[in-house]
Amino acid sequence: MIKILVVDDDPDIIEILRYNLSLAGYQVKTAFNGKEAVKKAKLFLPEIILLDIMMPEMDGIEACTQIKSLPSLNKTMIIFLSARSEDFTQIAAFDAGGDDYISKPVKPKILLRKIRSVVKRIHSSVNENTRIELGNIVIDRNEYLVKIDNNNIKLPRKEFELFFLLASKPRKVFTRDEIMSKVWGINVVVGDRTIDVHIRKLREKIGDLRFKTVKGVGYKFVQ
Amino acid sequence: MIKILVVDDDPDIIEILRYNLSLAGYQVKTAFNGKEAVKKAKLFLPEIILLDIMMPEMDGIEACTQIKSLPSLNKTMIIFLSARSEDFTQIAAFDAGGDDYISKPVKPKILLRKIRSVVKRIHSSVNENTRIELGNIVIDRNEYLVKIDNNNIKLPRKEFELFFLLASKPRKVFTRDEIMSKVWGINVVVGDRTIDVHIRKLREKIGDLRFKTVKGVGYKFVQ
DNA sequence: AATTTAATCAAAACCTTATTAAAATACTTT
DNA sequence: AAAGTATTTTAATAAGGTTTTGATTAAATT
Repeated sequence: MIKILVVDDDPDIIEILRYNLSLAGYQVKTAFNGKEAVKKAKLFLPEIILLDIMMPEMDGIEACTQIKSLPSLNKTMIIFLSARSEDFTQIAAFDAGGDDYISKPVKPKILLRKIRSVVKRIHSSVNENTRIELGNIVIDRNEYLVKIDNNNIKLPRKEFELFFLLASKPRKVFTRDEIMSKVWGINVVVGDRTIDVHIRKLREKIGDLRFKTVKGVGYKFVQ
Repeated sequence: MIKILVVDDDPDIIEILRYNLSLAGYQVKTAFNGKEAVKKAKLFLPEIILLDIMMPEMDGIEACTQIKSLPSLNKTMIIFLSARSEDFTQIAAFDAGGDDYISKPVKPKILLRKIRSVVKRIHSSVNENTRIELGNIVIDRNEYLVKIDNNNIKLPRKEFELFFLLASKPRKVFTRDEIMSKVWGINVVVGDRTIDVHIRKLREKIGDLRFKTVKGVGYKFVQ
């Protein structure tokens, strides 16, 4: 469950945000100023912090700077909230190491969309690579295309991700659990056959011999 | 070496700024009021001007307006300095064409961070293409016009921006999130179908085959 | 041989995008 | 300011592809 720390000096705003986020299935804690935010963040270790900019005691920019400097929290994504949508504010926010920005009044729709996109960024940051080259095979995440001997092969998303994963470490065996959590995500429940079927599709499209089954363990890609 | 013109009527502040900037490797000149600033800027052609707002002779806002109107300096980035962080000051500064804002007292750390981020912006805007040529297609941002085989095609703004984005990296898949934040902006709420509709318009006007859908991922432009 | 695990297949469920037309906005011109 | 025009967004439905499931068969392991 994803943890979000909501920081604002206005209790009404806190409540609105808490309500919407809880409803959407996030675990929410709150703080009323920057000082408290830093303190609670250290304990709560949230994945995401929604941080108002103008607050008493310590403003959001300063809080952000402090939080980002803590090793335990430097991967936390910070989304600033501000009443002003002036460029200056945004610039300051990003300078301080903020990851995103929402202007007030916060609309629930945009809030949830931002959260989702930030969550996506958290998860995808593991796989920074965009291109894998193995002999006559090129897997290009940029173009979302597999090229074999200069023939383009279009793969649907899940197949592509699975292939990309396996090909990222040729000859390494990936367990089903590993595949499941990396391609489907941590809290996704799908039946056992799903992986098999996807492997079969890849075998059809890329080549039967290239995907080895290691019975009882998982799958691997060989060149 | 990056040239910075520092403008303030207070010699102490000038000295502090000059010291820190020189130490950080920037080439610094100074001026004591707006009038002098404009004159020196013309000769010195700095990449960045740090401009105090309240000064005798000519204030910073007026100086900024004049500087920005000069062709030789309109790419110069202007960072305002002000004791007041009130709204109207910032807004006035922004209206005058200021690019960033620092409130006094200036902390060296913040100053240098801002300078770095402005430098980054300068570099990224230098190679910010204003014209894309791809075979028989020319997309000209100055004229806001697309030319295909020398036939002019006028696109409405959003369509143009979308096309420009996709064409900026042919064959690259742009996710809906990417498209949304780059064409519509970071804080805009529009439904998901909006992108589809714009893509459809482009397909009608530019060519059906040129815009590929990558289901579950995004869109790409191919030649 | 029994048991466990994987392969296969097609149907069903699920999702994403395409396509409209209408509504809402923004812009121009009168 | 009003009317007319162009642009942008929405909403609803259609179309199409993708993903998952469940039953069955095949293969490997014990």
